[in-house]
Amino acid sequence: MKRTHHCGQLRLTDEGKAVALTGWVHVRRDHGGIVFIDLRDREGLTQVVFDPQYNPGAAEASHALRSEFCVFVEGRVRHRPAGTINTKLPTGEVEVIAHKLEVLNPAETPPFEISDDTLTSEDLRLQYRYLDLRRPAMARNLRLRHQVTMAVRNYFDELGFLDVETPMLFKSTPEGAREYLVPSRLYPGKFYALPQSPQQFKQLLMVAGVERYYQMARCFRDEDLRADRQPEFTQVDVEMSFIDREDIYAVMEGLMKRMWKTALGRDIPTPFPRMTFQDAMNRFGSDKPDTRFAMETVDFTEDFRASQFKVFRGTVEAGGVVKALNAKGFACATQGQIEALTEAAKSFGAKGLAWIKVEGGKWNSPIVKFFNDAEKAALTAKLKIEEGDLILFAADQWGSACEILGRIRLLCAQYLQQTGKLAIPGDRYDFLWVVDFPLLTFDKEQSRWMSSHHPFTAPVEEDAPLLETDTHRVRGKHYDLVLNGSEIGGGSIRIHKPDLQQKIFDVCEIPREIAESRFGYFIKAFRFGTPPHGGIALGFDRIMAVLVGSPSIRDVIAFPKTAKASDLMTQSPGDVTARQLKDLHIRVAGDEAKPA
RNA sequence: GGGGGCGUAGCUCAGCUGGUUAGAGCGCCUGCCUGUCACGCAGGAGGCCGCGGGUUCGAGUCCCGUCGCUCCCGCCA
Repeated sequence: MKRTHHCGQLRLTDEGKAVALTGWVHVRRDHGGIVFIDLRDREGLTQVVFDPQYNPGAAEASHALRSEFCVFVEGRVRHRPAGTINTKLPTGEVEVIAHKLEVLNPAETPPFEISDDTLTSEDLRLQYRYLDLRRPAMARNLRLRHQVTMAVRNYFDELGFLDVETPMLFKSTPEGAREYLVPSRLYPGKFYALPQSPQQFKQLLMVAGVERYYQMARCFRDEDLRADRQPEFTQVDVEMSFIDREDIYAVMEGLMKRMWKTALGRDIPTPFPRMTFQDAMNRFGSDKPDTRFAMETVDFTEDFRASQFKVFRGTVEAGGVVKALNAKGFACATQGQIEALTEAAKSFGAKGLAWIKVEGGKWNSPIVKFFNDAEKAALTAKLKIEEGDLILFAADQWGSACEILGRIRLLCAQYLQQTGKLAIPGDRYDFLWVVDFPLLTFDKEQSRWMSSHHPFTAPVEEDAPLLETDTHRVRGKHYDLVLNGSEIGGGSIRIHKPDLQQKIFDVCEIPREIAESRFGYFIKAFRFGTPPHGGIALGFDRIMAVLVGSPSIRDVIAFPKTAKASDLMTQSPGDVTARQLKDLHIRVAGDEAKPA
């Protein structure tokens, strides 16, 4: 048995050829005498005809075919009779008239249709993932992911990067995300951790003189999941020596260009725009702004400093800010939508949500009676208020006010899209570098400074002297790559001198002995001629989800897990035997008597 | 850890303020059918209404709990 062609391959120019095809029965159209089969493999569909006049044996056997039977067919390519050409299929001008049929394996009736048209529930798809992946859309996603992976590898290879594999069995670094732990058999009570990223190894590769490293790196985080977060995921991990931020931007912009060209045939413009963290928060209320639409947030702190409206005045007196945005054309918001926005604002930490509907030439609002003419004039001017607009406010400390209004902005955009008042083209890609993040943020719970990104991020040179005096003003050489309002990558120029590193630990009040036990080997390495270096990691699954136009990264991962981190197909996580636990020196709490 | 949505035939879903024998489309099975491609026609099978408890004369429907899927908040250095 040897197939000669794929099912998406045959054309009119192949007419007369003897061919052999393998594949799955996509649909069967049995006319009693003549039988048509759409034969499917990963490359496409071909119509196979079983005609009793041409070959009675094969025709007889074909009546037994059912959906998803795996079959082998031999026959001859012929052009379809006039009037029976199917213009919807690339192979629609031809058909294969069969003289031999072999059923390689019959199939039970599948639990759901193998089709892109009917959407089956997620749990059933995951339980029978091998069938789900037969659906043309999913097969296409797998293939596109492969093609983009190849583009990434070729790109980095051309630029002289080395693909270096780093260990999966690593050491626990409890500073960051919760880790998956792996118990050690040889060292009772000790554990490895699966890497949440190869961060330290890639920096050590720079110490090792690799100079340019990349890896399609598997990473693991034991945190709660989202549509764009899986417990294990893939990063395009990059690190370079003797560079500064501009080099990273250029290399990554070239990479994105290559990925988009490969996947979509699109030429995306570079360089990408850049925005400071301050600007992003002030204008969009987010450190990953969606710049595909405007609706920017505007500061009104000074305008309401002496306002009659106590909520605003009080916030300003307490050192907070008043911000507002104009949801253009959303005065039509229903009571329910206003309530939903208010609830959302509250869930993000607001005490309430003030609003003004501009309808019939009037400002319809529970709070407008507190506003004087100057305040109204300021609002009108700065927000360009017109008939039909909806104005929304947030008053809080700067960070909170920005974030609350930023979320409200996104929700309004969603509503406006539903009502057709805002249109975002599906093929629009707004890339953006967000830069100048604060190096450290003050953690109220622990009452100490913590790294915004990670503790190896270098400060901007001119800010470094302020580390001890004006800590909050120190900017880090950190950068995030944002696409359409979602973070698809982030990285930084690293600290490469032990004394500066120690200073950061000191400012963060990390005791020397803890720093030593956790990062000692790492800091030590920096005493042996460490080159200046920096890097970035891209969320490859997220990028692929954007490229295939899917809202969830599950659609670009062959075997993903559920929102509760289980695998419905293999039923994992699962039990282990008492013997396994014993070998690993593990006893499960409250479960000692449980038989294996 | 918290909040929202969903769970009814193999699949997708309908089932009103509780009220006879729980429906539809697709799929499946049987028969007929030689140019279909959403093939057609006729007939048929198929239900622990997620699970457990409660309220009630009576529960798919109301209440409590629980499990699963999903979206979001927290979390993700």
